[in-house]
Amino acid sequence: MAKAPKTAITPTRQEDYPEWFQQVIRGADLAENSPVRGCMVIKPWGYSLWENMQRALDDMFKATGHQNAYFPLFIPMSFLEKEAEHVEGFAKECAVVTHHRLEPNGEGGLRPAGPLEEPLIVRPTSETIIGATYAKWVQSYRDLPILINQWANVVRWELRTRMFLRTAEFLWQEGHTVHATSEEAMEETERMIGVYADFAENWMAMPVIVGSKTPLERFPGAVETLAIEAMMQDHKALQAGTSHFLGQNFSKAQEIKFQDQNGDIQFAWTTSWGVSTRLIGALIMTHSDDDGFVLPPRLAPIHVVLLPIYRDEEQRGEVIRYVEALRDELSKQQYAGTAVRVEIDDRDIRGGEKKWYHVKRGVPIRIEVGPKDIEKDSAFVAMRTESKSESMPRTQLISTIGDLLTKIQSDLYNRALELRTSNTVTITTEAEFRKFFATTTEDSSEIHGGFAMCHFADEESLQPLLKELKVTIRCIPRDNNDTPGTCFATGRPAEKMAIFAKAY
RNA sequence: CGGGCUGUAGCGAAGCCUGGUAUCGCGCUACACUGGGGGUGUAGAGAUCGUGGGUUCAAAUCCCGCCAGCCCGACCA
Repeated sequence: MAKAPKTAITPTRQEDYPEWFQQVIRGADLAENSPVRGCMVIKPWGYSLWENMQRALDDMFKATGHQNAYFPLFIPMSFLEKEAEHVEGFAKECAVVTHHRLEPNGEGGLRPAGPLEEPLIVRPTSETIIGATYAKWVQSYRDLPILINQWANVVRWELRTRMFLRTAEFLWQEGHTVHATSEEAMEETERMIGVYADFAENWMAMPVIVGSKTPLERFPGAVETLAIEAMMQDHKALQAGTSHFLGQNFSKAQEIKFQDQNGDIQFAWTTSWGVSTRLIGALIMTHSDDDGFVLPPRLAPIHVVLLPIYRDEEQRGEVIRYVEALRDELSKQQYAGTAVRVEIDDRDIRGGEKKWYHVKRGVPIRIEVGPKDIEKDSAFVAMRTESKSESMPRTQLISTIGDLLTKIQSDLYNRALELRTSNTVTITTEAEFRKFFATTTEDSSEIHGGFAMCHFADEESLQPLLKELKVTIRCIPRDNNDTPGTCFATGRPAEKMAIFAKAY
C-alpha cells in the first residue's frame, strides 16, 4: 500500500500558511487563476457557495426593506472627480477605458481605435454613478428614503492580489441609501453592519467584532465607517464587511437635494455598505484545516454526501437502491429551515480517493453504506469536524441528521471563537505591545501575535510604531468599550480601546 | 512599482552551474489483480522546455528583453 500523506493538504498551516491557503482553494476546487492578471475563475463549487451567501444576504436585505437594482459598469471620469477624498482614495487603482473600437494593426494583430471624448472608469465602487442617478430621483422628502442594493462586479487594479482576498475584479453587493436626516442615515449604517455581523456569525459561523474605523482607516469620503473584523487562523485580522455613513459629502458633491416639509432645500444624507467574495477567503481561513476546506452547514452547497460501497454489479444494485431510499428520506428532513441537501457519489473511482475528494471540498457529513451496513440497517457517519466515523442505525441517522448539522455549525463557531479569545490580549505598555507583535523570523507570514486591545489617545502619533511593526488599528469595538484608560504608547488619557492587529 | 524565488506533459518536479535535442512521480487510457478505502501490476497516450530575440555547428541549459505566478516591501475601499 502506498503511503498517503499525513494530511490531505501540503503544506500544513503551521509550515506555510499562505501556501496552505492556496492549496485549500485548489484542493476544494473553489477557484483558479485565470490568464488575466489578478483575476480568478470561480469554479462551480466555489460559485455555488457564493450563491448560497448571496441568497442568505439578499433575503436579509429584503427583510430590512431594500430592493435590488442595477447601475452601469462604466463611470465617466468626471463623476469620480467630484468628491475630493474619494478621488484620492481610488484614483490609483482604477482601470480606465480610453477607446471604443479595435482595428487591424497591419501586422496581423489589433490596436485600439476610436478614442473616447471622456475616458470611462470601470467602477471600483459605485457611489458616484449611483449618486448621480439618485440626484435625479430625489426632489421631495416624500421621495426618501431610497433603499437600494446592487449585486455587481467591481475592479480595483491592486498591485498585489490573492485569490478571494484581494483580486483585481471581484463580486460583491453594494447598498446605497439616501435619507432625509442624519439620524436616519446613521441608523441605517448601524442596521446594515448588524446584518453583516448576523450573517458572519450565524451563517458563516465566524465570530466578528463590530466597531468603527479610525479616521485614517476610513472609506474615502465617509464620515464614519463601521466594520466587522474577524481573526483568521494565523491570528491576522480580516475586514469582512463595511457600512459607511457618508454624511452629506456625496450628496453635496452630486447635488442630491430635496425640499423638506418646511419648503427648505436640503442636502440628503447617504450611506453605503458592502461585502464581497472576500467572505469566501474569510470562510477558508476561519474553518479549514490541514485536510482542506471545511464548510459551515448553513452555507454548504451539499450537506451530506452518500458514498455507496460495493464489490460487483450484483451488490451495486442492492446498495444503490438502499442509498437512494436513504437519500430520499434524508432529503425530507429539515435543517435550519431548509431541506437537507443530499447527494449520492456513485462515480467509478476508488473509495479512498472519493472520501478525500469530499473531505477536501469540506462537505459537512459523509455517509458510507456497504452491504454489511445494509444487513444491520445502519450506515457509517463521518462529520467533517471530527476525525472518527461511527456506525449509526438508519432510523437514528434520519432523525438526528438535522442535529448533527446543527452541532457542526456550532462547533465551528465555538472553535473559531476560542481561537480568537485565546489570542486576544489587553496591552497597556509599549514594551508589551512590541513583544506581542515581534516576529521571530524574517518571514512576516509566520503565525504569531493576534488581537491587542489597547487604549490609545491619538492615531497620528502611533503611525511610526505601527508602521515599524506592520500593525494596523482594525477598529474601535462598539461593545464593552466604555472604560477610559491611558494610552499604551503615550500614557495620555484615552476614552476608548481599539483592536490592533496585523491584517490582510 | 522595488527585492527575492519560480515558470519543463493535466498537476508536481528533476535536468540548467559543467550546451549535444527531455526524465521521474501523480493523474489520464486499456487490461488484469484487488476491494470499507487516496492499493498492485502490465501496456500505452500525452511536451513546439512561459515568450521574443541573441551567442553557437548545436540552447531547456549561456546572454538580453518581455509576460505570468508566488512570497516580501510599498499600496490597499
